[in-house]
Amino acid sequence: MTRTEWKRKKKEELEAQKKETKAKPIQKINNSFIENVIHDSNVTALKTVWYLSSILEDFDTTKDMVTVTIDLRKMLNYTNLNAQDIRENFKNMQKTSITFINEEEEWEEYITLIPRVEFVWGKKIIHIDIYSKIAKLIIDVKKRYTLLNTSELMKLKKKHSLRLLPILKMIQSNNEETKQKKTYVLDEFNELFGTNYKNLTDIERNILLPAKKELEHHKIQSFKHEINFDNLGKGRPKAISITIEPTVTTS
DNA sequence: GAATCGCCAGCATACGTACA
DNA sequence: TGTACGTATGCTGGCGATTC
Repeated sequence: MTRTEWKRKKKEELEAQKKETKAKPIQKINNSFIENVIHDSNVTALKTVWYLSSILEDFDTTKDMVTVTIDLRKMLNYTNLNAQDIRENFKNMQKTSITFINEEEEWEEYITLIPRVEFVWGKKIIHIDIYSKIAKLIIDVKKRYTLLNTSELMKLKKKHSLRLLPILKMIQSNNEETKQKKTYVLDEFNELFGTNYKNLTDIERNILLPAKKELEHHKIQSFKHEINFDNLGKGRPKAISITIEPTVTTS
């Protein structure tokens, strides 16, 4: 293959890649931090992000990058996690990058979630460098659920409870009484919780009921839910959605 | 090792349709 | 009109994987 042929081939590959990229739901990647970076993560990852959101409030937005010092003892106390899990999680976040894409100006950039992590031996301190862009996204995680007390989250052990609580708070924050309940179809539930259940009964059995039990046990939040059926009176009714309505904790 | 999670296969249920 | 069968869907037990 000649140099010219090679260049032409590369150009074609680049064009094909560009087309393929445009067909994908790019907006989803850069618009919703929590849905993507921690979508399939475990309880440790979720709690780490929530903790970061609580200490990043006053960072200097004029700088491209900020250094955050974490008091490990405070973090351990706040999150109920252990040091080894926190260490592993920061190492994983250090390997993770997210993509920012501007389709109008036709550019994209890849930013590492945490470019540098420094564990200071003996002092129980962790220094992390973090780009302002990323820091803003993490803070946005908290801003999206303004009524949420993040310390409540730390009591929870089930990841589905951790994801459901912010959703309940978000529904509850609607001023209009009629909007204080929300209906989700199967696909939306699977999207929210990162699962692939085939029917809504599984969602109820494996997600809603266990999460409800845990949230009520800690007296954090309660909710009512109702399965909505279609085709009543014509064949076996099909469960099409579940309506969730947050309520005041009673237990 | 126990608990939890995610999923699947087989069974149960509810209704429609064909046929005697 | 009653019965058998077909279809669509939910329910349940259980198993393997993962997490604690």
